Amino acid sequence: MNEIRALKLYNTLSGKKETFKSIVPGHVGMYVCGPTVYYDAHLGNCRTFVSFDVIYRYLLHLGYKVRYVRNITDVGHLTDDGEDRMAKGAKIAQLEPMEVAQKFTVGFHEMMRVFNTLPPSIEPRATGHIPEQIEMVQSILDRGYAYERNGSVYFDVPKFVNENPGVYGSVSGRVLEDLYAETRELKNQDEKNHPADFAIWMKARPQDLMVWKSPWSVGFPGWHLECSAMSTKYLGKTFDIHGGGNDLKFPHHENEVAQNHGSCGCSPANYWLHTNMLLLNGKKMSKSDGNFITAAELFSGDSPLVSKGYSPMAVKFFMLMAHYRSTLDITDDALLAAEKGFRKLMETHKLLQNMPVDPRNFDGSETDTDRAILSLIENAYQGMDDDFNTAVAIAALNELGGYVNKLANQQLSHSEVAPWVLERLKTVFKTFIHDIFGLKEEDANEDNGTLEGLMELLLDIRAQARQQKDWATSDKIRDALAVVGIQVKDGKEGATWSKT
RNA sequence: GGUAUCGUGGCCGAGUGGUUAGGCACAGGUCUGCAAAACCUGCUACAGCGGUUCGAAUCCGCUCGAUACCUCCA
Repeated sequence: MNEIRALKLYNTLSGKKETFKSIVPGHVGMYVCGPTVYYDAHLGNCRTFVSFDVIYRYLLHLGYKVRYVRNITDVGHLTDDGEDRMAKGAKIAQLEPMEVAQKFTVGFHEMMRVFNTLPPSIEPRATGHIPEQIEMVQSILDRGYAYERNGSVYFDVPKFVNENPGVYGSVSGRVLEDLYAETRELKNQDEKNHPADFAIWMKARPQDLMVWKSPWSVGFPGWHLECSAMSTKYLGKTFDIHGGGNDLKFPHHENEVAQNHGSCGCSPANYWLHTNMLLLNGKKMSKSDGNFITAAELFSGDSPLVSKGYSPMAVKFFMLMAHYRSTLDITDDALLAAEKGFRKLMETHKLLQNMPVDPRNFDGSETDTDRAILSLIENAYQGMDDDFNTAVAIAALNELGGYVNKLANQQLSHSEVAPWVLERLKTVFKTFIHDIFGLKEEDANEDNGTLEGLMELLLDIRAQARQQKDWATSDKIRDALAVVGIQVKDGKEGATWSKT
Protein backbone atom coordinates (compact mmCIF):
# COMPACT_ATOMS: atom_id res chain seq x y z
CA MET A 1 0.00 0.00 0.00
CA ASN A 2 2.95 2.31 0.45
CA GLU A 3 5.10 3.25 -2.45
CA ILE A 4 8.66 2.40 -1.61
CA ARG A 5 10.41 5.55 -0.51
CA ALA A 6 14.05 6.28 -1.17
CA LEU A 7 15.90 4.96 1.82
CA LYS A 8 19.39 5.89 2.85
CA LEU A 9 21.46 3.80 5.16
CA TYR A 10 24.94 4.03 6.54
CA ASN A 11 27.05 1.22 5.14
CA THR A 12 30.04 0.27 7.25
CA LEU A 13 31.78 -0.99 4.11
CA SER A 14 31.88 2.46 2.49
CA GLY A 15 31.76 4.51 5.68
CA LYS A 16 28.93 6.65 4.36
CA LYS A 17 25.24 6.80 3.76
CA GLU A 18 24.11 5.09 0.58
CA THR A 19 20.78 4.86 -1.16
CA PHE A 20 19.41 1.43 -0.48
CA LYS A 21 18.77 -0.84 -3.45
CA SER A 22 17.75 -4.41 -2.83
CA ILE A 23 19.04 -7.26 -4.96
CA VAL A 24 15.55 -8.46 -5.80
CA PRO A 25 13.17 -5.51 -6.16
CA GLY A 26 10.65 -5.43 -3.36
CA HIS A 27 12.47 -8.07 -1.32
CA VAL A 28 15.09 -7.74 1.39
CA GLY A 29 17.29 -10.39 2.95
CA MET A 30 18.61 -9.32 6.32
CA TYR A 31 20.88 -11.24 8.69
CA VAL A 32 21.57 -10.06 12.22
CA CYS A 33 24.01 -11.72 14.59
CA GLY A 34 21.97 -12.94 17.52
CA PRO A 35 22.87 -13.65 21.11
CA THR A 36 25.11 -16.25 22.65
CA VAL A 37 22.83 -18.08 25.01
CA TYR A 38 24.98 -18.88 27.99
CA TYR A 39 23.88 -15.98 30.18
CA ASP A 40 20.95 -13.62 30.63
CA ALA A 41 20.66 -11.06 27.90
CA HIS A 42 21.68 -7.66 29.15
CA LEU A 43 20.37 -4.29 28.06
CA GLY A 44 23.10 -3.75 25.54
CA ASN A 45 21.92 -6.80 23.66
CA CYS A 46 18.40 -5.50 23.91
CA ARG A 47 19.35 -2.19 22.36
CA THR A 48 20.87 -3.86 19.33
CA PHE A 49 17.88 -6.10 18.76
CA VAL A 50 15.43 -3.28 19.38
CA SER A 51 17.32 -1.20 16.81
CA PHE A 52 17.17 -3.94 14.21
CA ASP A 53 13.56 -4.60 15.05
CA VAL A 54 12.75 -1.00 14.12
CA ILE A 55 14.79 -1.36 10.94
CA TYR A 56 12.89 -4.56 10.13
CA ARG A 57 9.57 -2.91 10.89
CA TYR A 58 10.34 0.13 8.77
CA LEU A 59 11.37 -2.00 5.81
CA LEU A 60 8.09 -3.88 6.17
CA HIS A 61 6.21 -0.61 6.43
CA LEU A 62 7.84 0.61 3.25
CA GLY A 63 6.36 -2.41 1.54
CA TYR A 64 9.34 -4.72 1.30
CA LYS A 65 8.96 -8.42 1.78
CA VAL A 66 11.72 -9.08 4.30
CA ARG A 67 13.32 -12.31 5.31
CA TYR A 68 14.90 -11.49 8.64
CA VAL A 69 17.30 -14.11 9.93
CA ARG A 70 18.70 -13.84 13.43
CA ASN A 71 20.71 -16.70 14.81
CA ILE A 72 21.11 -18.21 18.22
CA THR A 73 24.69 -19.06 19.05
CA ASP A 74 24.68 -22.12 21.24
CA VAL A 75 28.16 -23.49 20.60
CA GLY A 76 31.65 -22.64 19.57
CA HIS A 77 32.76 -19.67 21.65
CA LEU A 78 35.99 -20.13 23.46
CA THR A 79 36.70 -18.62 26.84
CA ASP A 80 40.09 -17.27 27.78
CA ASP A 81 41.11 -20.65 29.04
CA GLY A 82 40.03 -22.28 25.84
CA GLU A 83 37.00 -23.90 27.30
CA ASP A 84 33.80 -24.05 25.36
CA ARG A 85 31.47 -21.38 26.70
CA MET A 86 28.45 -23.59 26.74
CA ALA A 87 30.38 -26.20 28.65
CA LYS A 88 31.50 -23.62 31.19
CA GLY A 89 27.98 -22.54 31.86
CA ALA A 90 27.00 -26.15 32.16
CA LYS A 91 29.57 -26.89 34.80
CA ILE A 92 28.57 -23.92 36.91
CA ALA A 93 24.94 -24.83 36.75
CA GLN A 94 25.51 -28.56 36.58
CA LEU A 95 23.28 -28.85 33.61
CA GLU A 96 23.53 -30.34 30.18
CA PRO A 97 24.96 -27.80 27.72
CA MET A 98 21.78 -27.83 25.70
CA GLU A 99 19.81 -27.27 28.87
CA VAL A 100 21.77 -24.11 29.50
CA ALA A 101 21.25 -23.00 25.92
CA GLN A 102 17.55 -23.72 26.14
CA LYS A 103 17.13 -21.85 29.41
CA PHE A 104 18.73 -18.68 28.14
CA THR A 105 17.10 -18.95 24.74
CA VAL A 106 13.72 -18.96 26.44
CA GLY A 107 14.82 -16.02 28.58
CA PHE A 108 16.00 -14.15 25.52
CA HIS A 109 12.73 -14.71 23.73
CA GLU A 110 10.83 -13.53 26.76
CA MET A 111 12.92 -10.37 26.83
CA MET A 112 12.29 -9.75 23.15
CA ARG A 113 8.58 -10.22 23.80
CA VAL A 114 8.64 -7.77 26.70
CA PHE A 115 10.27 -5.21 24.43
CA ASN A 116 7.54 -5.89 21.90
CA THR A 117 9.86 -6.85 19.06
CA LEU A 118 8.72 -8.93 16.13
CA PRO A 119 10.19 -12.42 15.91
CA PRO A 120 12.61 -12.90 13.02
CA SER A 121 11.48 -14.89 9.99
CA ILE A 122 14.02 -17.58 10.75
CA GLU A 123 16.00 -18.07 13.95
CA PRO A 124 18.56 -20.76 13.23
CA ARG A 125 20.75 -22.35 15.87
CA ALA A 126 24.41 -23.01 15.36
CA THR A 127 24.11 -26.56 16.68
CA GLY A 128 21.37 -27.25 14.18
CA HIS A 129 23.65 -26.40 11.27
CA ILE A 130 26.78 -28.44 11.88
CA PRO A 131 26.66 -30.22 8.49
CA GLU A 132 26.39 -26.87 6.69
CA GLN A 133 29.37 -25.58 8.63
CA ILE A 134 31.44 -28.68 7.92
CA GLU A 135 30.57 -28.27 4.25
CA MET A 136 31.76 -24.68 4.33
CA VAL A 137 35.04 -25.65 5.99
CA GLN A 138 35.52 -28.18 3.22
CA SER A 139 34.86 -25.65 0.47
CA ILE A 140 37.27 -23.19 2.04
CA LEU A 141 39.88 -25.96 2.18
CA ASP A 142 39.12 -26.89 -1.43
CA ARG A 143 39.70 -23.34 -2.53
CA GLY A 144 43.01 -23.26 -0.71
CA TYR A 145 42.24 -20.67 1.94
CA ALA A 146 42.57 -22.96 4.92
CA TYR A 147 44.92 -25.59 6.22
CA GLU A 148 44.55 -28.49 8.57
CA ARG A 149 46.78 -28.86 11.60
CA ASN A 150 46.40 -31.72 14.06
CA GLY A 151 42.71 -32.12 13.41
CA SER A 152 41.94 -28.41 13.55
CA VAL A 153 41.39 -26.27 10.47
CA TYR A 154 42.62 -22.68 10.26
CA PHE A 155 41.77 -19.93 7.85
CA ASP A 156 44.86 -18.72 6.03
CA VAL A 157 44.52 -14.96 6.38
CA PRO A 158 47.77 -13.81 4.68
CA LYS A 159 47.07 -15.94 1.63
CA PHE A 160 43.52 -14.67 1.46
CA VAL A 161 44.69 -11.08 1.77
CA ASN A 162 47.23 -11.50 -1.01
CA GLU A 163 44.80 -13.07 -3.44
CA ASN A 164 41.78 -10.91 -2.63
CA PRO A 165 42.99 -7.36 -2.26
CA GLY A 166 40.60 -4.98 -0.56
CA VAL A 167 38.40 -7.61 1.01
CA TYR A 168 39.95 -8.32 4.38
CA GLY A 169 39.57 -5.14 6.39
CA SER A 170 36.55 -3.85 4.50
CA VAL A 171 34.33 -4.16 7.56
CA SER A 172 36.64 -3.17 10.40
CA GLY A 173 39.09 -0.98 8.53
CA ARG A 174 41.84 -3.14 9.84
CA VAL A 175 44.73 -4.05 7.57
CA LEU A 176 47.04 -7.00 7.78
CA GLU A 177 49.92 -4.77 8.83
CA ASP A 178 47.98 -3.95 11.98
CA LEU A 179 47.56 -7.60 12.64
CA TYR A 180 51.25 -8.19 12.18
CA ALA A 181 51.81 -5.45 14.71
CA GLU A 182 49.67 -7.28 17.21
CA THR A 183 51.88 -8.00 20.15
CA ARG A 184 49.45 -9.43 22.62
CA GLU A 185 50.36 -12.86 23.90
CA LEU A 186 47.80 -15.37 22.79
CA LYS A 187 47.31 -18.89 23.85
CA ASN A 188 46.94 -21.93 21.63
CA GLN A 189 48.60 -20.11 18.79
CA ASP A 190 51.34 -22.59 18.15
CA GLU A 191 49.38 -24.45 15.51
CA LYS A 192 48.72 -21.37 13.41
CA ASN A 193 50.94 -20.28 10.56
CA HIS A 194 50.20 -16.65 11.33
CA PRO A 195 48.71 -14.89 14.34
CA ALA A 196 45.91 -13.48 12.20
CA ASP A 197 44.77 -16.94 11.16
CA PHE A 198 41.68 -18.17 12.91
CA ALA A 199 40.11 -21.53 13.56
CA ILE A 200 37.18 -22.63 11.45
CA TRP A 201 37.20 -26.12 12.94
CA MET A 202 38.57 -26.99 16.36
CA LYS A 203 39.62 -30.44 17.41
CA ALA A 204 37.98 -31.27 20.71
CA ARG A 205 39.88 -31.81 23.93
CA PRO A 206 38.65 -34.25 26.56
CA GLN A 207 36.85 -31.52 28.54
CA ASP A 208 34.78 -30.33 25.58
CA LEU A 209 31.23 -31.48 25.83
CA MET A 210 29.64 -30.35 22.61
CA VAL A 211 31.43 -32.19 19.84
CA TRP A 212 30.68 -33.52 16.37
CA LYS A 213 32.37 -35.79 13.90
CA SER A 214 34.03 -34.20 10.93
CA PRO A 215 36.50 -35.29 8.24
CA TRP A 216 39.30 -33.69 10.30
CA SER A 217 38.52 -34.63 13.88
CA VAL A 218 35.86 -34.92 16.49
CA GLY A 219 35.44 -31.29 17.40
CA PHE A 220 33.37 -28.20 16.92
CA PRO A 221 33.09 -25.32 14.47
CA GLY A 222 34.83 -21.97 14.89
CA TRP A 223 32.86 -19.08 16.25
CA HIS A 224 32.58 -17.08 13.04
CA LEU A 225 31.57 -19.97 10.86
CA GLU A 226 27.99 -20.38 11.95
CA CYS A 227 26.90 -16.99 10.64
CA SER A 228 28.62 -17.55 7.32
CA ALA A 229 26.98 -20.94 6.89
CA MET A 230 23.52 -19.98 8.08
CA SER A 231 23.28 -16.70 6.19
CA THR A 232 24.29 -18.53 3.02
CA LYS A 233 21.75 -21.27 3.64
CA TYR A 234 18.77 -19.02 4.23
CA LEU A 235 19.58 -15.85 2.32
CA GLY A 236 21.92 -16.99 -0.41
CA LYS A 237 25.58 -16.32 -1.08
CA THR A 238 24.97 -12.60 -1.42
CA PHE A 239 22.13 -10.86 0.33
CA ASP A 240 21.12 -7.30 1.19
CA ILE A 241 21.77 -6.38 4.80
CA HIS A 242 23.98 -7.80 7.50
CA GLY A 243 23.74 -6.31 10.94
CA GLY A 244 25.15 -6.60 14.39
CA GLY A 245 26.72 -4.76 17.26
CA ASN A 246 29.70 -2.53 16.72
CA ASP A 247 31.84 -4.80 18.81
CA LEU A 248 31.36 -7.60 16.32
CA LYS A 249 33.07 -5.75 13.48
CA PHE A 250 36.34 -7.32 14.40
CA PRO A 251 37.08 -10.12 14.39
CA HIS A 252 33.66 -11.66 13.94
CA HIS A 253 32.32 -9.87 10.88
CA GLU A 254 35.68 -9.46 9.25
CA ASN A 255 36.27 -13.17 9.48
CA GLU A 256 32.76 -13.91 8.38
CA VAL A 257 33.33 -11.99 5.16
CA ALA A 258 36.62 -13.81 4.67
CA GLN A 259 34.93 -17.17 5.10
CA ASN A 260 32.16 -16.40 2.66
CA HIS A 261 34.65 -15.07 0.16
CA GLY A 262 36.89 -18.00 0.84
CA SER A 263 34.17 -20.51 0.10
CA CYS A 264 32.29 -18.87 -2.78
CA GLY A 265 34.43 -16.00 -4.00
CA CYS A 266 31.73 -13.44 -3.39
CA SER A 267 30.71 -10.89 -0.77
CA PRO A 268 28.02 -12.01 1.65
CA ALA A 269 26.18 -8.73 2.14
CA ASN A 270 25.89 -5.47 0.23
CA TYR A 271 25.13 -3.34 3.28
CA TRP A 272 26.62 -3.79 6.72
CA LEU A 273 24.84 -2.02 9.55
CA HIS A 274 26.34 -1.71 13.00
CA THR A 275 24.60 -0.49 16.10
CA ASN A 276 26.54 1.43 18.68
CA MET A 277 27.09 0.48 22.29
CA LEU A 278 24.88 1.16 25.22
CA LEU A 279 27.03 2.71 27.93
CA LEU A 280 26.55 2.44 31.63
CA ASN A 281 28.41 4.95 33.77
CA GLY A 282 30.10 6.04 30.59
CA LYS A 283 31.50 2.57 29.96
CA LYS A 284 30.41 -0.19 27.69
CA MET A 285 27.98 -2.63 29.20
CA SER A 286 29.71 -5.92 29.20
CA LYS A 287 28.79 -9.11 30.86
CA SER A 288 32.39 -10.23 30.97
CA ASP A 289 33.64 -7.42 33.20
CA GLY A 290 30.53 -7.06 35.34
CA ASN A 291 29.59 -3.55 34.21
CA PHE A 292 26.01 -4.26 33.32
CA ILE A 293 22.47 -4.07 34.50
CA THR A 294 19.95 -6.67 33.52
CA ALA A 295 16.69 -5.63 31.99
CA ALA A 296 14.87 -7.19 34.93
CA GLU A 297 16.83 -5.01 37.37
CA LEU A 298 16.03 -1.92 35.38
CA PHE A 299 12.34 -2.80 35.27
CA SER A 300 12.14 -3.49 38.99
CA GLY A 301 14.45 -0.69 40.06
CA ASP A 302 16.45 -3.23 42.01
CA SER A 303 19.82 -1.68 41.31
CA PRO A 304 21.85 1.09 42.90
CA LEU A 305 22.10 2.68 39.48
CA VAL A 306 18.49 3.75 39.27
CA SER A 307 16.16 5.57 41.63
CA LYS A 308 13.16 3.56 40.55
CA GLY A 309 11.97 0.95 38.11
CA TYR A 310 11.32 1.83 34.49
CA SER A 311 8.81 0.07 32.32
CA PRO A 312 10.00 -1.82 29.24
CA MET A 313 8.25 0.60 26.91
CA ALA A 314 9.81 3.62 28.63
CA VAL A 315 13.22 1.98 28.27
CA LYS A 316 12.53 1.22 24.64
CA PHE A 317 11.47 4.81 24.04
CA PHE A 318 14.67 5.94 25.73
CA MET A 319 16.61 3.86 23.24
CA LEU A 320 14.67 5.22 20.29
CA MET A 321 15.30 8.82 21.35
CA ALA A 322 18.88 8.30 20.23
CA HIS A 323 20.09 7.24 16.79
CA TYR A 324 21.19 3.62 16.59
CA ARG A 325 24.72 4.53 15.52
CA SER A 326 25.35 6.78 18.53
CA THR A 327 26.50 5.55 21.87
CA LEU A 328 23.80 5.94 24.48
CA ASP A 329 24.67 6.40 28.11
CA ILE A 330 22.20 5.10 30.66
CA THR A 331 21.59 7.51 33.49
CA ASP A 332 18.73 7.83 35.89
CA ASP A 333 17.98 11.39 34.78
CA ALA A 334 17.86 10.41 31.13
CA LEU A 335 15.54 7.51 31.85
CA LEU A 336 13.29 9.74 33.90
CA ALA A 337 13.09 12.25 31.06
CA ALA A 338 12.39 9.52 28.53
CA GLU A 339 9.68 8.01 30.70
CA LYS A 340 7.88 11.32 30.99
CA GLY A 341 8.24 12.00 27.30
CA PHE A 342 6.91 8.55 26.49
CA ARG A 343 3.86 8.88 28.68
CA LYS A 344 3.05 12.29 27.31
CA LEU A 345 3.29 11.05 23.75
CA MET A 346 1.09 8.05 24.50
CA GLU A 347 -1.51 10.24 26.21
CA THR A 348 -1.56 12.51 23.20
CA HIS A 349 -1.87 9.46 20.98
CA LYS A 350 -4.89 8.27 22.94
CA LEU A 351 -6.51 11.71 22.76
CA LEU A 352 -5.97 11.80 19.02
CA GLN A 353 -7.44 8.38 18.36
CA ASN A 354 -10.56 9.27 20.35
CA MET A 355 -10.99 12.55 18.54
CA PRO A 356 -14.05 12.67 16.28
CA VAL A 357 -13.61 13.62 12.66
CA ASP A 358 -16.49 15.77 11.59
CA PRO A 359 -16.46 16.77 7.91
CA ARG A 360 -19.78 18.63 8.08
CA ASN A 361 -18.50 22.16 8.67
CA PHE A 362 -15.41 21.83 6.54
CA ASP A 363 -15.28 24.44 3.81
CA GLY A 364 -12.69 22.67 1.72
CA SER A 365 -9.85 25.15 2.06
CA GLU A 366 -6.35 24.26 3.12
CA THR A 367 -5.09 26.18 6.14
CA ASP A 368 -1.62 26.99 7.41
CA THR A 369 -2.23 24.47 10.15
CA ASP A 370 -2.92 21.77 7.57
CA ARG A 371 0.30 22.59 5.80
CA ALA A 372 2.26 22.64 9.05
CA ILE A 373 0.90 19.24 10.05
CA LEU A 374 1.59 17.68 6.67
CA SER A 375 5.07 19.11 6.70
CA LEU A 376 5.79 17.62 10.13
CA ILE A 377 4.50 14.25 8.97
CA GLU A 378 6.91 14.45 6.08
CA ASN A 379 9.69 15.27 8.55
CA ALA A 380 8.92 12.11 10.48
CA TYR A 381 9.18 10.00 7.34
CA GLN A 382 12.31 11.75 6.16
CA GLY A 383 13.89 11.04 9.51
CA MET A 384 13.25 7.33 9.11
CA ASP A 385 14.36 7.41 5.48
CA ASP A 386 17.64 8.94 6.59
CA ASP A 387 19.30 5.88 8.10
CA PHE A 388 16.39 5.07 10.39
CA ASN A 389 16.69 8.23 12.45
CA THR A 390 14.12 7.49 15.13
CA ALA A 391 15.17 10.58 17.10
CA VAL A 392 14.11 12.88 14.28
CA ALA A 393 10.86 11.00 13.79
CA ILE A 394 10.04 11.23 17.49
CA ALA A 395 10.77 14.96 17.46
CA ALA A 396 8.27 15.37 14.64
CA LEU A 397 5.66 13.34 16.52
CA ASN A 398 6.18 15.50 19.58
CA GLU A 399 5.58 18.62 17.56
CA LEU A 400 2.51 17.09 15.98
CA GLY A 401 1.35 16.26 19.49
CA GLY A 402 1.18 19.97 20.21
CA TYR A 403 -1.49 20.36 17.54
CA VAL A 404 -3.39 17.36 18.87
CA ASN A 405 -3.50 18.78 22.38
CA LYS A 406 -4.51 22.19 21.17
CA LEU A 407 -7.37 20.63 19.23
CA ALA A 408 -8.41 18.62 22.25
CA ASN A 409 -8.32 21.73 24.45
CA GLN A 410 -10.13 23.77 21.83
CA GLN A 411 -7.19 26.13 21.77
CA LEU A 412 -7.21 25.32 18.09
CA SER A 413 -10.47 25.19 16.21
CA HIS A 414 -11.41 22.01 14.39
CA SER A 415 -12.19 24.14 11.38
CA GLU A 416 -8.45 24.79 11.12
CA VAL A 417 -7.74 21.17 10.31
CA ALA A 418 -9.19 19.46 7.26
CA PRO A 419 -10.90 16.16 8.05
CA TRP A 420 -8.61 14.23 5.76
CA VAL A 421 -5.57 15.81 7.44
CA LEU A 422 -6.87 14.75 10.84
CA GLU A 423 -7.46 11.23 9.53
CA ARG A 424 -3.95 11.19 8.12
CA LEU A 425 -2.59 12.38 11.46
CA LYS A 426 -4.37 9.55 13.24
CA THR A 427 -2.99 7.00 10.81
CA VAL A 428 0.53 8.41 11.07
CA PHE A 429 0.51 8.26 14.87
CA LYS A 430 -0.79 4.72 14.83
CA THR A 431 1.70 3.69 12.19
CA PHE A 432 4.75 5.20 13.84
CA ILE A 433 3.97 4.29 17.41
CA HIS A 434 2.66 0.77 16.90
CA ASP A 435 3.93 -0.47 13.56
CA ILE A 436 7.31 1.20 13.21
CA PHE A 437 8.51 1.77 16.77
CA GLY A 438 6.66 -1.20 18.20
CA LEU A 439 5.52 0.76 21.24
CA LYS A 440 2.36 -0.16 23.06
CA GLU A 441 0.26 0.85 26.01
CA GLU A 442 1.82 -0.56 29.13
CA ASP A 443 -1.39 -1.65 30.81
CA ALA A 444 -3.16 -2.70 27.65
CA ASN A 445 -3.81 -6.25 28.79
CA GLU A 446 -4.47 -5.56 32.46
CA ASP A 447 -8.14 -4.78 32.59
CA ASN A 448 -11.14 -5.55 30.48
CA GLY A 449 -13.35 -2.54 30.79
CA THR A 450 -13.93 -2.80 34.52
CA LEU A 451 -11.64 0.08 35.28
CA GLU A 452 -13.08 2.19 32.49
CA GLY A 453 -16.57 1.63 33.85
CA LEU A 454 -15.58 2.52 37.39
CA MET A 455 -13.74 5.62 36.30
CA GLU A 456 -16.68 6.77 34.24
CA LEU A 457 -18.89 6.47 37.29
CA LEU A 458 -16.44 8.28 39.56
CA LEU A 459 -15.85 11.12 37.17
CA ASP A 460 -19.58 11.45 36.65
CA ILE A 461 -20.17 11.76 40.39
CA ARG A 462 -17.35 14.23 40.61
CA ALA A 463 -18.76 16.32 37.77
CA GLN A 464 -22.06 16.52 39.60
CA ALA A 465 -20.32 17.60 42.78
CA ARG A 466 -18.45 20.27 40.90
CA GLN A 467 -21.60 21.55 39.36
CA GLN A 468 -22.91 22.09 42.88
CA LYS A 469 -19.58 23.64 43.87
CA ASP A 470 -19.09 20.81 46.31
CA TRP A 471 -15.31 21.15 46.16
CA ALA A 472 -14.79 18.87 49.15
CA THR A 473 -16.28 15.86 47.36
CA SER A 474 -14.65 16.80 44.10
CA ASP A 475 -11.20 17.07 45.65
CA LYS A 476 -11.68 13.94 47.72
CA ILE A 477 -12.25 11.91 44.56
CA ARG A 478 -9.33 13.54 42.79
CA ASP A 479 -6.92 13.12 45.69
CA ALA A 480 -7.94 9.56 46.47
CA LEU A 481 -7.47 8.56 42.85
CA ALA A 482 -4.07 10.21 42.84
CA VAL A 483 -3.04 8.00 45.74
CA VAL A 484 -3.83 4.85 43.75
CA GLY A 485 -1.95 6.21 40.76
CA ILE A 486 -4.71 7.71 38.66
CA GLN A 487 -4.45 11.28 37.54
CA VAL A 488 -7.64 13.25 36.83
CA LYS A 489 -7.30 15.83 34.12
CA ASP A 490 -9.95 18.50 33.86
CA GLY A 491 -10.58 19.87 30.41
CA LYS A 492 -13.06 22.14 28.73
CA GLU A 493 -15.28 19.20 27.88
CA GLY A 494 -15.16 17.35 31.15
CA ALA A 495 -12.47 15.31 32.83
CA THR A 496 -10.25 12.54 31.53
CA TRP A 497 -7.85 10.34 33.42
CA SER A 498 -4.68 8.36 33.04
CA LYS A 499 -2.46 6.14 35.10
CA THR A 500 0.70 7.70 36.42
C1' G B 1 51.23 1.22 21.45
C1' G B 2 47.97 0.65 16.80
C1' U B 3 43.02 1.75 14.61
C1' A B 4 38.39 4.13 14.73
C1' U B 5 34.45 7.10 16.58
C1' C B 6 32.97 11.08 19.39
C1' G B 7 33.10 15.87 22.47
C1' U B 8 26.19 20.17 21.42
C1' G B 9 22.57 24.48 26.42
C1' G B 10 21.18 22.34 33.79
C1' C B 11 20.47 16.84 31.94
C1' C B 12 19.49 13.43 27.68
C1' G B 13 19.96 13.85 22.62
C1' A B 14 19.13 15.15 16.76
C1' G B 15 21.59 17.99 13.12
C1' U B 16 26.54 18.55 9.77
C1' G B 17 28.34 24.98 5.54
C1' G B 18 23.69 30.05 5.82
C1' U B 19 16.87 28.41 8.12
C1' U B 20 13.07 25.79 15.17
C1' A B 21 15.57 19.83 16.42
C1' G B 22 12.87 17.30 20.19
C1' G B 23 12.35 15.56 25.25
C1' C B 24 13.20 16.42 30.54
C1' A B 25 14.25 20.19 34.21
C1' C B 26 13.70 25.39 35.51
C1' A B 27 11.12 30.42 35.36
C1' G B 28 6.91 33.42 33.89
C1' G B 29 1.99 33.33 31.78
C1' U B 30 -3.07 31.35 29.91
C1' C B 31 -6.82 28.07 31.59
C1' U B 32 -8.94 26.35 36.50
C1' G B 33 -12.98 27.05 42.45
C1' C B 34 -7.78 25.56 43.72
C1' A B 35 -4.60 22.26 41.52
C1' A B 36 -3.05 18.94 37.86
C1' A B 37 -3.04 18.24 32.69
C1' A B 38 -2.66 21.01 28.26
C1' C B 39 -1.11 25.35 25.72
C1' C B 40 2.08 29.96 25.21
C1' U B 41 6.70 32.51 26.35
C1' G B 42 11.64 32.62 28.24
C1' C B 43 16.43 30.37 29.42
C1' U B 44 19.41 29.06 23.68
C1' A B 45 24.60 25.54 23.11
C1' C B 46 27.92 23.54 19.79
C1' A B 47 35.65 21.13 24.11
C1' G B 48 40.02 24.68 23.15
C1' C B 49 43.29 27.07 19.55
C1' G B 50 44.38 28.09 14.51
C1' G B 51 42.96 27.75 9.20
C1' U B 52 39.60 27.49 4.60
C1' U B 53 35.05 30.38 3.27
C1' C B 54 31.08 36.00 1.83
C1' G B 55 29.53 32.74 5.94
C1' A B 56 31.44 26.95 10.23
C1' A B 57 28.56 23.86 15.60
C1' U B 58 29.00 21.71 10.54
C1' C B 59 35.15 21.38 6.28
C1' C B 60 40.81 21.10 7.42
C1' G B 61 44.96 21.04 11.10
C1' C B 62 46.68 20.84 16.02
C1' U B 63 45.75 20.33 21.38
C1' C B 64 42.97 18.34 25.30
C1' G B 65 39.27 14.85 26.82
C1' A B 66 35.99 10.51 26.27
C1' U B 67 34.51 5.85 24.36
C1' A B 68 35.25 1.50 21.51
C1' C B 69 38.05 -2.32 18.83
C1' C B 70 43.03 -4.87 18.51
C1' U B 71 40.85 -12.91 18.31
C1' C B 72 34.76 -13.70 24.90
C1' C B 73 31.25 -9.51 24.08
C1' A B 74 25.12 -6.69 20.85
